[in-house]
Amino acid sequence: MSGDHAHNDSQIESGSRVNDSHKHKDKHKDKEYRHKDHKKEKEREKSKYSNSEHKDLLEKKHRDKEKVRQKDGADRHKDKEKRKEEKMRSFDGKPKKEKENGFARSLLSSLSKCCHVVCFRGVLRPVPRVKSEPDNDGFYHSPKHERSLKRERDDDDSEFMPKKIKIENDKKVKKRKPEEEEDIKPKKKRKDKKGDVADGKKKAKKEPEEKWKWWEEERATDGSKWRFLEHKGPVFAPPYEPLSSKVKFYYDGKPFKLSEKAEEVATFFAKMLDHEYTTKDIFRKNFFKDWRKEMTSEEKGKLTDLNKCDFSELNEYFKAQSEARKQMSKEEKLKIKEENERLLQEYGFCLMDNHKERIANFRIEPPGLFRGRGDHPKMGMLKRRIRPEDIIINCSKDSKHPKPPPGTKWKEVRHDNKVTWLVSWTENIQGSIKYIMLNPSSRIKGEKDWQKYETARRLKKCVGRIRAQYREDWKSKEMRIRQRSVALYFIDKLALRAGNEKEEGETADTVGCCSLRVEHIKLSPEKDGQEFVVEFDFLGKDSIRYYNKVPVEKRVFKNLQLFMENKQPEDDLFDRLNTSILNKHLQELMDGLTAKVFRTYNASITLQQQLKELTTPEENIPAKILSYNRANRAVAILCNHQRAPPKTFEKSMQNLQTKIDAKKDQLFDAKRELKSAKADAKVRRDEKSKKAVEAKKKAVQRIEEQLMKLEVQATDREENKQIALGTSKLNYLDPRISVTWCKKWSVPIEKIYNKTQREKFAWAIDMADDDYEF
DNA sequence: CGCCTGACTTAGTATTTAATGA
DNA sequence: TCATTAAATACTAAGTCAGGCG
Repeated sequence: MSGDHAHNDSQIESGSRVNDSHKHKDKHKDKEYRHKDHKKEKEREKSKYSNSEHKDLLEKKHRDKEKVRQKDGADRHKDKEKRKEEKMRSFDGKPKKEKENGFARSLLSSLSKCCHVVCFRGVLRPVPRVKSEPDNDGFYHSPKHERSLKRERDDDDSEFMPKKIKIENDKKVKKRKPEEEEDIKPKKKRKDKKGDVADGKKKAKKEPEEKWKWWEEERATDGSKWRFLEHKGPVFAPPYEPLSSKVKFYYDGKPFKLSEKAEEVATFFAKMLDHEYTTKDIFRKNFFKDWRKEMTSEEKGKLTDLNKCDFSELNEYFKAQSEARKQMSKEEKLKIKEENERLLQEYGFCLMDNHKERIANFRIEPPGLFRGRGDHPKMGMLKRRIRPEDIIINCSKDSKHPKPPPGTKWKEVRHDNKVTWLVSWTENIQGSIKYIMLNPSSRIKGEKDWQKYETARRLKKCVGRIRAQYREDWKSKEMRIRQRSVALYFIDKLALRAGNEKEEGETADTVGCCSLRVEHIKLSPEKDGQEFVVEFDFLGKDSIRYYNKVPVEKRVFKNLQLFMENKQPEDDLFDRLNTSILNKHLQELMDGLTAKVFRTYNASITLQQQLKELTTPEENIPAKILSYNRANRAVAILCNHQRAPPKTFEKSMQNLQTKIDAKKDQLFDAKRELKSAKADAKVRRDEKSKKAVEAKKKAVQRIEEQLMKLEVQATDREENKQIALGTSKLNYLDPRISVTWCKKWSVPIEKIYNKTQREKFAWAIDMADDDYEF
């Protein structure tokens, strides 16, 4: 409980997503500075290729990708140059950061009520850090030689795994190791394939069957992800259904009949009318531009001003429709449900290596208007409808290939077992590829997940050494090394993301560690009674604000001053560093180490420590769960996982309070009754009255328990107002820690993980004992 | 070697479903 | 039994990172 817990307060207190900073950055203004600038040159070169329309792009088929990219790229660069020019002229460009959705508000109060949450950092990082972690990993194994082709093998965690697990693990190691066995395996697999297929059929009929424990089987070592893959392809978005002519769109006050294509796009906008998106300039501009591309030339001529477009009737129509859907009779609802179920059964599963596996997203994303997060330059653009001709299918050669809808064909069918996706297509907003992949409960995802935690556990063994080294590097005479070491310190201490550079004008302006700019930190030699305080304030992933005041070591502070010398606010803080340099360095420190492993490691180790610290043996189960949630919360705060407070938050708190009050009254009454029963028993001294007393006692107890439960719930909810636990639970916390905790304290696992989560973490639930240690 | 891109993980929010209570 | 509210799930954007290519 020392030191910097106050900063966590502030971090949360002010967290918010900033949407409309009209900030203007031109980070590459003064060239000389850095070596990140050749980009520029390239861009300029490329922009020569620039050309006009990019409508036809969408239509084009082959070698399309190249082309799209190039054209887009060209446009992009033009834009960029233009902006730059603008910038030169008007020099205001100061960042305007504002809290938009009033994220935090009363957080401080609620959080400070609970010191556990805010104090975790002291616990997490005792000052003499170097010593605080085990450090028994040979640093100097030559990466070149020792690194096997297959990395991430948990060679020797056996010493970390007591008894039973150790056995399991040995098995695991043995199984996974031998490459020679590779020849044998396929045969073996192939053999039981038939049997298994039959099995699969059975399974489909009568659900039960014991679950497949893939974690007890060996993994492929040749980089292949599967041997057999069969699926039914994607489910396409339903075709557009034109509006009835009764529902009218108006232009300039007069009804206007839109062509089908234009109407469809109009409905996208109409459906969002209540959303504040539609009031934003960029959104409107992008929408209108793309909408016009869908119009007939006649429409184009007439509809020239979005402000004269009246979508309100369409909007009301859709609202009424969704209302009607809610009011549907039970039978109708059931019918829809059954239809969905049928679709799920048909398309929601695939057959991968003899096992029926659930697909995560078997539906193709329907067309609509792009909703970027934060201040996204492309918000409002039309996300076009995906057709079979856009789709690449991936499956086994010898499988039954999915059929394209009648009269259409796939763009391509390939058989690449080095990847895990079943279907892919190129999306038109960023030109990136989208995939259909398997559910987190699948073997292919589970293995990877498990592996991720094993890598983090390997980091645990050598983190001491790595920390010692980066501290040493703060003194390096080489700038790049100093920058690298300070960045790594932030990544480790603050769980920052790596921070890849992003293309300006393509996405919202967000940063991570390596891409921090001078304007994102403020140095104070002394602040609030602490020395060498760094104040972070930037937008991270999803434009979630990261705000934190952290005291750092003097050397770090001095280095930061050095890095900031002679720089403009919009210049990179770490001008000699990027994620690829950093990760290459990390790779040398430990096989499989990358920046994000630190997040996983610090998250999991924090959970483990917090659980140890917060759990009180004699507490009842609800209180234990509160402790768990608090430990989880500590991690969420560390990782800056925020959420918008639920719209009905205040009300639901009130409701809960009402319940609590009612329960208190009830308790009061029950106690009074108990008293009188006791008095009664004293007088009467018969069995019956004694029993009555007992009964009353029980009632009081029960009510007390209920009250307690409610109060705990209230605390939990209040503390959780704008903190999202889900992300860390799902992605950062080694599930075995939670499972072990549950076993140790006899908390039913269902209290911690819901059904989906239990499916995802089946491997952990099965293999973790009550003495697992991360 | 830097850049680009493909593949995959991580992320918050919108929508749907289930649970609760009037 | 219906309406609310909470929890679960669906959705898809936005990151990370490695490998290939010019």
